[in-house]
Amino acid sequence: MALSEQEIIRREKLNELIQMGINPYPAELYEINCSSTFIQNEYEKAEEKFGQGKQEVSFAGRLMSIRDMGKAAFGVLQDSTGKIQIYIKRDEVCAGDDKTLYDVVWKKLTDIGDIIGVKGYVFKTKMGEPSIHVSSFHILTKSLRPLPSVKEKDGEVYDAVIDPDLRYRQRYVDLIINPQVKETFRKRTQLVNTMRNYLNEKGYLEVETPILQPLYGGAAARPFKTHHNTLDMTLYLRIANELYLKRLIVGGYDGVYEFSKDFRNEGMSRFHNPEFTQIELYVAYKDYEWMMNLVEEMIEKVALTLHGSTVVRVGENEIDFKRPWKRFTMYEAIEHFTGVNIGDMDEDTMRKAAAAMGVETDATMGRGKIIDEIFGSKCEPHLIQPTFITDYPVEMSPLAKKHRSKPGLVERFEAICNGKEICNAFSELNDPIDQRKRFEEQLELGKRGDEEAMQLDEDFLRAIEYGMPPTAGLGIGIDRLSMIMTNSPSIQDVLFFPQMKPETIDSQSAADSGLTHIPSPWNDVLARLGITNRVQLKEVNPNKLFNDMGGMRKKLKLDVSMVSLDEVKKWISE
RNA sequence: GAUUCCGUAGCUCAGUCGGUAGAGCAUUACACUUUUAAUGUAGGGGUCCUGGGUUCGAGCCCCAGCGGAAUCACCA
Repeated sequence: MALSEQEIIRREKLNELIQMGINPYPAELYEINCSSTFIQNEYEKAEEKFGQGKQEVSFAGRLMSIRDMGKAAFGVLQDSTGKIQIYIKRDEVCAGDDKTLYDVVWKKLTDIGDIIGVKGYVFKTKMGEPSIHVSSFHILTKSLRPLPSVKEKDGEVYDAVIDPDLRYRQRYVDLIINPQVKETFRKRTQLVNTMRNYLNEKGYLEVETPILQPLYGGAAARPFKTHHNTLDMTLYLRIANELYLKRLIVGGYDGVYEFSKDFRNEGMSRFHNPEFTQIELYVAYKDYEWMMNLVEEMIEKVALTLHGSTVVRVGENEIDFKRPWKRFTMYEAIEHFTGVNIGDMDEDTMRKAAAAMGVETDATMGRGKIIDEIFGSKCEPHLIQPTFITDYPVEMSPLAKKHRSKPGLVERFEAICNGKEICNAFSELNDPIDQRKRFEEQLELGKRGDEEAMQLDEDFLRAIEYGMPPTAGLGIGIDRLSMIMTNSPSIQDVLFFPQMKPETIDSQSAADSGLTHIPSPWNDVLARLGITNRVQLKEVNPNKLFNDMGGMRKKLKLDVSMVSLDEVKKWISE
């Protein structure tokens, strides 16, 4: 692979360090007794402890910028908590006559991006900037690639890298140069921890259930398919873990939950990643009314933990998670936003009503799916403040219990926030006869061409035939909730490594291209001429290649003698 | 999957009518012992995403492909 000028220079510096007897990648631990934020935010205490004549501060981080003043220099080191300025003076780092350490190692061989350790004392400059006065420094890791140069003054950032392709594919670079990204992911973890603590305090058990499943179920979605060699059978990556957690309720646990990675083989968008995280919770002897209160309390707690307030700014909107949230039944919501009461309509009438509203339907859709379409396009986008939508039609909820008083409906709710569903919950269906019937209706939808219809899970039916107590169940999309809680416009902003198309490899290495017989540096020269594999080499005119190589040799100022035309012909014929 | 826009130096971006490729930062050299987007001077650095086509001549025009973004569709 052809290196850029700056990469070549850094490799040369690396070799120079080694020749000077300095290990650019030392093995020993480096003691750290202070963080950058401690010095920044609690300067008085830091000076008390690490000031001149006190205990020596020992700090390490990535060098982010250098301001060279001749016989002294300022730099900025970044650790996991933030940034701190360092001040290096030649006569202090090199007390004797030998100034090599400063003049060569620091000034010539240390680059932005290198990770260095410094010892010294804490002080403030004339400008009042908290800093570390360096008495000695060590290179801990030499960086071979130049970082994108980002400058910053008074909180304003210049030349920031905003190319999403680079940010998502090389998240490590994104994290180094865009500090707010670290904060987003801290918040995400805080969100998960808040929920975990909340549920643990209630005495519920965190469990793990299979990701590889012989039958996929618990949601309406297309799965990823894989194969187990020894069993010689098809397995699916889970689309939900609902049916397994309910088996555990049958087994006698009162409350179980799992933060689960689920996989759905569907389109990608700023709200959809093929793998995503959900928490699912099941609590015995409870119903969906009880679960609504739990959701309100838990999410309000998350907002308070992350923001110290129930109000969260998301894009243009201010969203208030303060309890209690607004509640609508599904039919009420549709009537509220469209003026049409569809509650008593049969499938055909409803199909026409949908068409009148401009909602498209097709023959594979049953009544439930049509209602879902209407709600999804006419109501959901308008619900900004957290709102519970309750009492869904039975057709679109094959795992929910029939409503205690309203025929044709189930005891189900979703919480909608910022125009998107953030949770889904119901009083779980525990009537095994009814459950079998619902599965059979799903099979019918499947035959009509609904690719997301559920499969009949005979073992799950067997489990609830033994008897599952009345149970309330809940699923919350962690990624979607994280987007809201961190004000991130895209799901890719709350996933460290979002799914991307494979990166195109711009120049193949000689090893896998069949050009291993061509010596360095000519293999690089050929790559620059656009020849990266044997097929391309065979097609080229040997005389033209010979001339081009000569031109490139001149251009790159290669210090090697030109190979003969016969030699080039030999490469091509080999 | 559809439409629109984008792809130029390590990074952020200009590039006029089709006529030898530009800036800032980064980098290299020199100067500078409390600076902070440090500063001053001088230099180097390019597969203009890829492949075709039109043309005497293409970063620019045309076609195809690849990659990205936005909107829509799909997706509880």
